[in-house]
Amino acid sequence: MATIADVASHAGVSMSTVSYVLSGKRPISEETRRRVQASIRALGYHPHAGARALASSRANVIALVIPLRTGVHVPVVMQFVVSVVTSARTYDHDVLLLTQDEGLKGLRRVTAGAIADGLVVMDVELHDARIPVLRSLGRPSVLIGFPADSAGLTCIDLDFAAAGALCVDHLADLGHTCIGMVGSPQAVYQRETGFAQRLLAGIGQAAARRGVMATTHPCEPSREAVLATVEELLREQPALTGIVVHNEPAVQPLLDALAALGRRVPEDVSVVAICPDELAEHAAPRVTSVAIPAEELGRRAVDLLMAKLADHDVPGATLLSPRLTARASTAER
Amino acid sequence: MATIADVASHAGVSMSTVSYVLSGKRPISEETRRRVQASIRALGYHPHAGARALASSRANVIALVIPLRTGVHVPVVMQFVVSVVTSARTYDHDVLLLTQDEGLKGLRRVTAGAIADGLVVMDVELHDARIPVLRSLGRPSVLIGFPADSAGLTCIDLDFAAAGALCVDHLADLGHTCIGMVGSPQAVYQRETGFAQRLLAGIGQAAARRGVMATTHPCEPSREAVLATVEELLREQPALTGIVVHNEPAVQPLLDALAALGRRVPEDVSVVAICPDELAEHAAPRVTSVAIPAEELGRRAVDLLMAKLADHDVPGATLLSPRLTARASTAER
DNA sequence: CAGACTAATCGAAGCGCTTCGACATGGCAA
DNA sequence: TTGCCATGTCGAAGCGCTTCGATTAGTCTG
Repeated sequence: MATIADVASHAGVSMSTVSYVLSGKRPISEETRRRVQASIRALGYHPHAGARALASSRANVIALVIPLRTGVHVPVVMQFVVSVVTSARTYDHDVLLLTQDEGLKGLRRVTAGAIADGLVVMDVELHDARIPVLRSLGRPSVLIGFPADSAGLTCIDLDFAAAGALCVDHLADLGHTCIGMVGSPQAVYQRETGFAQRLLAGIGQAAARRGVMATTHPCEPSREAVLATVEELLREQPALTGIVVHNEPAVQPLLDALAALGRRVPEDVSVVAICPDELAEHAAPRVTSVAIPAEELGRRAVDLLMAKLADHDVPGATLLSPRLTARASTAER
Repeated sequence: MATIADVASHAGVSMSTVSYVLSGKRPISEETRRRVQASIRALGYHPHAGARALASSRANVIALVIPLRTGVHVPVVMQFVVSVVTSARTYDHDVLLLTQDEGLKGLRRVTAGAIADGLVVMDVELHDARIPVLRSLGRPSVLIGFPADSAGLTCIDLDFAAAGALCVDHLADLGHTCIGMVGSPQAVYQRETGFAQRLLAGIGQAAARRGVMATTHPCEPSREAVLATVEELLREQPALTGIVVHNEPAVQPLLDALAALGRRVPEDVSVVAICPDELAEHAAPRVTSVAIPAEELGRRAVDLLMAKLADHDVPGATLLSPRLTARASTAER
């Protein structure tokens, strides 16, 4: 393996000159720069990450903490991961993966050991045990999701309250006055996941504002559970003509259940989902949806983290505006 | 941040003694060990990963290359990822994520820069451009999947030929003599993915051996495509009573399509899937399946890599035996 | 009881890089 | 001419750790 000393002597300059060519932190004449770069290529030189980290106290690595829990839709997590990795590479950083079950230990290890320069944490709960640790870590972090108290933290998420309102408004605009909500599994609400609760709040407020009747049920993702939930919704609200669903694996089962109960979509019942566009596109019929912008969330989270690493000021809270795409599952009443 | 020197002076020993307590590479008296460990705890000491990597030429990091392509089922990838991360942690290693679109550059960077000690590469194709690079990298790697020429490499995968045979044997044992196969999307075969082809070969050979008629169709994962494929299978082989499906997102659509065509499962048609157990359990009806042992593959891949890093000899090829779980979708003819 | 080990510990070199201060040169203002 | 500043480069210190050889004390062996 070639070292920076090899490159330096090959190019006939000092080690520090090579270093400055690489980092751009001091002016280097055009001619020297070219000679050094030629030597780098000739020797196939790659800086030793450990040595660099030791000397500069920057590892050029960020850690990403991914969730592994019921009710978290795997493809969405994967979209986040890919988006974070891709964005980090544009900043010349790599991504270390931490699973949630390593817990606080993982955060401390990666941070105290200078393995990673900063953290992106997914699936934050309202009263997340990691929050105090993150505050005390002395390393920048960005949360995807909002805890109850986000003071001093940098958080980003889809504006789920607005997303809920958007769904209700869409249905209300189409003349629906009695709607139901098929929610996430009970466990999601029980662990006080902020986004699920904010979605409910957004739906509730918009319903009140628009004079729409709205009832809510959590729902497991199995076909039987979905069928049971739909039957219960219809029993409670026989006049129901609209459904909002926030439960990715339940979307198709929900459509199937309605068909099985003899309700046509969208003629008898309109359905709006909060889910990735891809899922909405592949459902039958194609479902009107508010997208989960996983790619953008991941990218912007990395942007925020990099800004913090560069010692720039960043907003404490970033909420992305929801976007509704009308498809074949909603129609006028 | 406390350093090893701080720990040493706190415990009243030399730095090297602390180092040997940590690594266990030289005998340390029980009493000294305890004193050192107490100091480590008292100071909250974590070794600096960069310094350690520099001094020992071991980063304690492995890189995992994940695929991002059509026809690769995302939840399975995620299972791999989690399994690799979890297993790596049991060896005190972290996992760096590389996406496939970073390509050969990523492999070189991570390797030459000593960012990672070894590689786990997923979704290997028969004529994978990464193979020669991996051979020349000078770092150990483990492939999940087999290229055409695996000489000098360490590969692990489910024995897909045996899996295909197992499906056919199961159906043949139940008296089925005419079966169809709903395959992966065309793109998977076009890029010469070894496992998909070996599955077909296994099915073909077992069918010949058992005197079963078998026809095969690639299939896109959309509901319409699945329906069209099933109709075509039934048109070509009106006597068809068994279907093997190797296409995770097509499993439920396939069952739905059969129902729509008035074929009861399993009374009229038996269905065997090659898919994760979880998916098979959640289908309606629950589907007899050969599991993709993602968790085990990931774990064993890490075991192999760690053995190579420790300079142990490892087998060049590891094939996991398939396991079929009979559920509600198969019955005697 | 000499000689040969083993166990336990220390000291110091060095891994490959970044960065700070110093130095040399050349232009430009005063 | 003198003094300054900007530009471009070098030398060396040191980041925090591992590891090798050396040292001391105690234990066997014949």
